[in-house]
Amino acid sequence: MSMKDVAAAAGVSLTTVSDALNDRGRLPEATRRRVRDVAEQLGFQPHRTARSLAKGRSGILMLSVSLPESTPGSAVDIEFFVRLMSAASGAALQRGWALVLAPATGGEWSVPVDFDGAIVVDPRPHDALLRLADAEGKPVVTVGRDLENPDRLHVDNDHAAAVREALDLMAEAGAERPALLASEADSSYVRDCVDGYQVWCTARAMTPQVVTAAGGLTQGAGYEAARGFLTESKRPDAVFTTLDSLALGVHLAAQSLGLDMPHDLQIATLSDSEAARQARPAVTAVDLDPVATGKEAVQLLIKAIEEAADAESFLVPTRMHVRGSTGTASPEAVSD
Amino acid sequence: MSMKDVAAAAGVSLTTVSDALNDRGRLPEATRRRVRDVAEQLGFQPHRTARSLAKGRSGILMLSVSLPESTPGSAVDIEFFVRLMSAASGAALQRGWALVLAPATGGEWSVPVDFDGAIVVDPRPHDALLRLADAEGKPVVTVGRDLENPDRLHVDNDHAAAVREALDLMAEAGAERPALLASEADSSYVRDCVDGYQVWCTARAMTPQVVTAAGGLTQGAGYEAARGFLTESKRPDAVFTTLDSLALGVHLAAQSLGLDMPHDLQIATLSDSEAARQARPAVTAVDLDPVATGKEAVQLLIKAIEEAADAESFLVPTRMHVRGSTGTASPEAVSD
DNA sequence: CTGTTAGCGCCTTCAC
DNA sequence: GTGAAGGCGCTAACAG
Repeated sequence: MSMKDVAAAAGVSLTTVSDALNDRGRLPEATRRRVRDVAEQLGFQPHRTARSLAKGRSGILMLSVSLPESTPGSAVDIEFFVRLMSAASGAALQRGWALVLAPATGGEWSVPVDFDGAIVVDPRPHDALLRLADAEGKPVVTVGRDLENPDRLHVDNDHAAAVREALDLMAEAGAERPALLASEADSSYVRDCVDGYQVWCTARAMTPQVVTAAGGLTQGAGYEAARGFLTESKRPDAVFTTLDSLALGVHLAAQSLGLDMPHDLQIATLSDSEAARQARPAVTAVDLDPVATGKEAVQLLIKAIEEAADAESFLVPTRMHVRGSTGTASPEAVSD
Repeated sequence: MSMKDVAAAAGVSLTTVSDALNDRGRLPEATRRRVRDVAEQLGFQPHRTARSLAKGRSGILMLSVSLPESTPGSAVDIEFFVRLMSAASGAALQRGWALVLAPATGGEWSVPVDFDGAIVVDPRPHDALLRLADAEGKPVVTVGRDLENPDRLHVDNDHAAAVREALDLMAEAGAERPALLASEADSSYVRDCVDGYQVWCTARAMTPQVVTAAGGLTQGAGYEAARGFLTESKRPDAVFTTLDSLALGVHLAAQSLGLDMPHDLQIATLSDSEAARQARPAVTAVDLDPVATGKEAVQLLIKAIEEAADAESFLVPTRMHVRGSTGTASPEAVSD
């Protein structure tokens, strides 16, 4: 069942079939209809690979999540990435593109398919896909800015603003010594959080306390770090963390130290998650909208591939979910 | 940078390049080496699409997760599926294949790439990918059995045995009226659980109580169902659920009714998850090993595509994690 | 408006 | 052992 068969069955040439099926050329509507009917009747399906060869476009998008090397586990342990990936995959399919996940690990690997462009989440210099795409001159969209090349097309959130909003919230509820707990990832979002935090502290004439959690993006890392700063003489009475798993570690540490949340310690974090909702008290979190982010990244990448003029970086709006871990919270239902 | 360039640079013919690069023909080792060196030096990368066209094989595997229509949300809400998918994607890549996720929703969609085979998780008759692959005569491996065609190649667990093991555990801890809470999904694993449960009840001369949770694979569905059977006069003193989210719903219902776990109610469930570990008390769960399952499914599918003689269905071993929600549990650390 | 003709890059006979 | 030629199914110039 190839185009040739359709052409024969319809009594026209290959070109006519191709044009009729692809809405090209200026065929009389009758011919177009007839060819299409024949094609449908024959159950004709275009051979994508052949089409790709001829057009020089594979229709495949690659996506990689570039985690810091120090963190154990993989991207699927982080809800934000899972939702982003799933949304990106769906958005791609919907637009007629296929999305393939790049391998998590670095190391030497080769992509087994031709691809037309790449989405690199939380880019780091060593990211294999990023380098590969650059080497082959293929379009790249990053989620979070590429610190080595800030002008690169990207989708991002305004993390600094989100941090300030959370700090305002906790300060209104009485926080006087809010700390920032950051992961050791050197990503644009972490920098933005630190920047936002420091700007806020300066404006309020407060002494900033930035702690970096060693040991990766895990609850354990947050726990260990929190056990440290929560036992200091002048311990923080509020913490903002750059990742929900860190917040849950702090949560656990606070409980183990007998601290009451939100009274003794308020917690707010970046990246809302089911775990943040399920904790007791539930953790106030900034929803980064990974679904919108994934969709935007795909849309942007496709634009870049098609060399659309209006392909430009995009800021996805965030939304704060206020919960029991911060002072002014009204209790939220489990189903929130 | 095509093979032709390599041929010219190496001063040999196209065939020689092709044979040298693909370990074919009987070239003198020296020639083979030289050609490869030249190719490498030139940074030659074979054009996958062209290769696919010529060989009639795309190198692409599709994977779909076929959820019951009644459930809200998507497959990424279920940890088992996420881990399976991620493992499958990695395993495919490692073997030189690419894996593309099929759209979650039914509806009319078309795959934008040629694919060589499909993995269908938890197959249902209406699964679009399953039908498509069948229609095109492409190999399919299911995760869980296809109830309409039980001989189809699959990867599965011995759920019935896992259920019996859990029931034994709870019975030893004193359970006298264990119930089974099943999702309304008509999948082979649900049937296996019910069968295992009924066999067990018969052997112990106990009256089976099978409850089906309406409303999909959610915590809410488990909660609602549990509020029902936990307020009956002769309420169950133990529950096995076919999915962790249902167990968490039961957990919540038990708490809201003031029941003490595991004393008043024991809970065990299929499919271990982070949420099951984090609950207090933590929920005893059967680890279905989605990572091994995903890898096996890929391996099996590739075998089927390559028409290997030893492609046969596979049972992935399970492992029970005993936690505080069942009587004989020894307290487990958070990091478990 | 429609048909003919080259490719797209690689693989695979088949002669040399 | 090596080279020439045809074909995979479709697209895109270019004639007609």
